[in-house]
Amino acid sequence: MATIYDVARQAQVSPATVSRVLNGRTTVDPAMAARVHQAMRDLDYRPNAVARNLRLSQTSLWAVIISDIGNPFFTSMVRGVEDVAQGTGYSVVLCNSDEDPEKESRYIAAALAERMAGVIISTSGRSTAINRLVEARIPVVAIDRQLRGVTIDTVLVDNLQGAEMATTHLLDNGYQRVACITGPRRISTASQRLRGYQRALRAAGHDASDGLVRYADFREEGGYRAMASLLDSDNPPDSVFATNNLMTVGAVECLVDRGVKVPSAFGVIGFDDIPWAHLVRPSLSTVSQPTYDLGRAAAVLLTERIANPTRSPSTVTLSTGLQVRESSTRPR
Amino acid sequence: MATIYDVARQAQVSPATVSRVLNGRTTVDPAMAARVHQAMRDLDYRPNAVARNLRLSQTSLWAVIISDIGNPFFTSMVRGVEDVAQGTGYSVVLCNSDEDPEKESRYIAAALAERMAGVIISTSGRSTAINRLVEARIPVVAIDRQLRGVTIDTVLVDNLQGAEMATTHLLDNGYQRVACITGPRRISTASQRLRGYQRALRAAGHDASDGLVRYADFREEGGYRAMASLLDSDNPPDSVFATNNLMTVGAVECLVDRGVKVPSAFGVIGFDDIPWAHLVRPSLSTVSQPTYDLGRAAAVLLTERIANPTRSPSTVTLSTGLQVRESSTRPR
DNA sequence: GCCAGGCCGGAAAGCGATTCCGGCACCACC
DNA sequence: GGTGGTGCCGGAATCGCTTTCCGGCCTGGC
Repeated sequence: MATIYDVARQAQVSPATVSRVLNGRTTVDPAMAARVHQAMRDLDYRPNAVARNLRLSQTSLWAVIISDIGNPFFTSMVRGVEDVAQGTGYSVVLCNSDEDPEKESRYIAAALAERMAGVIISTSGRSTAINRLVEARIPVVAIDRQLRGVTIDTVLVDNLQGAEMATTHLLDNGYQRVACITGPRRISTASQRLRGYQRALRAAGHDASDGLVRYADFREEGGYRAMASLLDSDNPPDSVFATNNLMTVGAVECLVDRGVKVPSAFGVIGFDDIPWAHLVRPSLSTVSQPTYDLGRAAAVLLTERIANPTRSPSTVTLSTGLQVRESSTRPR
Repeated sequence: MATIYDVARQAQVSPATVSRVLNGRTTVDPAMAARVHQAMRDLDYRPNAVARNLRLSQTSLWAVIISDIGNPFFTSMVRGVEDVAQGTGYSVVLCNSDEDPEKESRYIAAALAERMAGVIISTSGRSTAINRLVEARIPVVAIDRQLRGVTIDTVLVDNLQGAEMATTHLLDNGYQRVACITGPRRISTASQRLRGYQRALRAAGHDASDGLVRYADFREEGGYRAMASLLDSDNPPDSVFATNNLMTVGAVECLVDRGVKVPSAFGVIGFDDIPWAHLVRPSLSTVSQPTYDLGRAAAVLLTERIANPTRSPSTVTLSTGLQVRESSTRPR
């Protein structure tokens, strides 16, 4: 492929001048510039971004590391990131860690090696790997999930309030024994949403012990198994709050398989929407999140940090909404 | 950040030796290698992939250009690609073109500038932009959608057969007037699936004229509008075959809104599954595609082409399956 | 003990772009 | 007419790494 030297020779100017024409930093003689442009067309010249990146020691790539590409929540978020990136001249490298800390740290190593311009991460593990990024002064934004032990820009939703709202909603609809299916303890969203659930129970004068709590894996099968375990317990619940979308789907499948009538015999509400929630029968009540805006907000924070690396880290918290549909409203 | 020279100085060897230790191409004295490794740890050295790429004029990035990141079909495909990439040491840059040829060609320009190792593309436009990649000798694999005018490695499903199967299934279940909602004419999957539909009609001795055909945009809203237009026509159909998952959802929404009973009064079958198809009531019959395997197959073709650039292009066709659920089976 | 062959390490040349700096030409003003 | 200033252009160094080439050392065989 043609280089800047080839273009220079063809246009009978120096490589420096070609570079100047390319980047427009200083003015060059119009006639010369025209010759250069013509030469670039003749040779079908394509600037080599790799060389440029090396020389400038900066790139135009962002890594977005998410934990489950099969979850529409994350794809919608990525879309928000992408749209901002596109607008500011960055490209997005999507990395799917599958909740596997080892995969995640491989991706972080790649981001480091490629000297990526920034990283947006929804981590599944501890912060040790992320510290490497921070130490290397690569701008990082945590999204959806909080990171302990390191203070960086963060975008979250109000998990506590959302979970409280969902639980209270079930109680208000006459359900007495509300269970909770939550995610792995180490993940901040799982523990925050569990705390919101407990707070709502206590506020309503209910027992908030652990008998009706199950820890699962944020996936469909985990939700199914957790629901089964709840139904099989000595004193089963009459409703459930599941702390993410896929586990809600799993729980409903379990209820359908066992012939438990929703919502008349059992109430269900989930955190985060699923696509076509309104086509599912009974349609699913959920705590809805501004997924696209989460991605946008993270991308905006990242651009700001790139522009101003010394600015002190900030946390953006977006609020959730209650989508009441059929699965949580018992006919009186 | 530390460079290979810093490591060399620290370990009291030459940069060449550090490189040799790093890449293991030739043998180095074990004692020396140990010193080098220690120095790398001491300095927290991270190889600069940008410099490496420039020197070797090759990268370890694949661009995957898809037309709708919101469609689970594509995310599942990407997952297949990712898993193969991960295994062979490549990273995946996900690019969402949103069916916009202009966005698509921007992404292609980026892939070219970054000298990416390969491109997997499900194009929304013509082949002109892709020709640039082929001319620059960047390995390209077309996925899901065929490309006219250039012969490159391609991975497809058997669209004709799948569509025929779906249409025949509706006819076999006693539906008389089968409509078809398909995608934009320029996209090969849309036209292939339409042809399969027409072939099935003719084979059963039905009229295959265009009265019951609607062209939409492969999105939910387009499916909704197309369904509305069909219902409002002079001689409305009694069933519909929609050529992708999102349009099927849109069509069902329209039917629900109008109170049309599925499947007793109206049969529905779609091409490609949606997640939780079994939770939707009535559950949706579909032509299922091996989405993950599509991605895998494309990634395998790409690795093969990278290894052997002169090998002649091949086309892999995967077959589809019929998932009969409630929406297409009229109670006799 | 000597010579040949093999292996390892160091110096240096790129990969393709950017940029500093020196030089030249032109203009204006004294 | 000479001097100083301004504005462009070209030469060459540089980013960090890989790789080739070459020289030197060690080992083994006779």
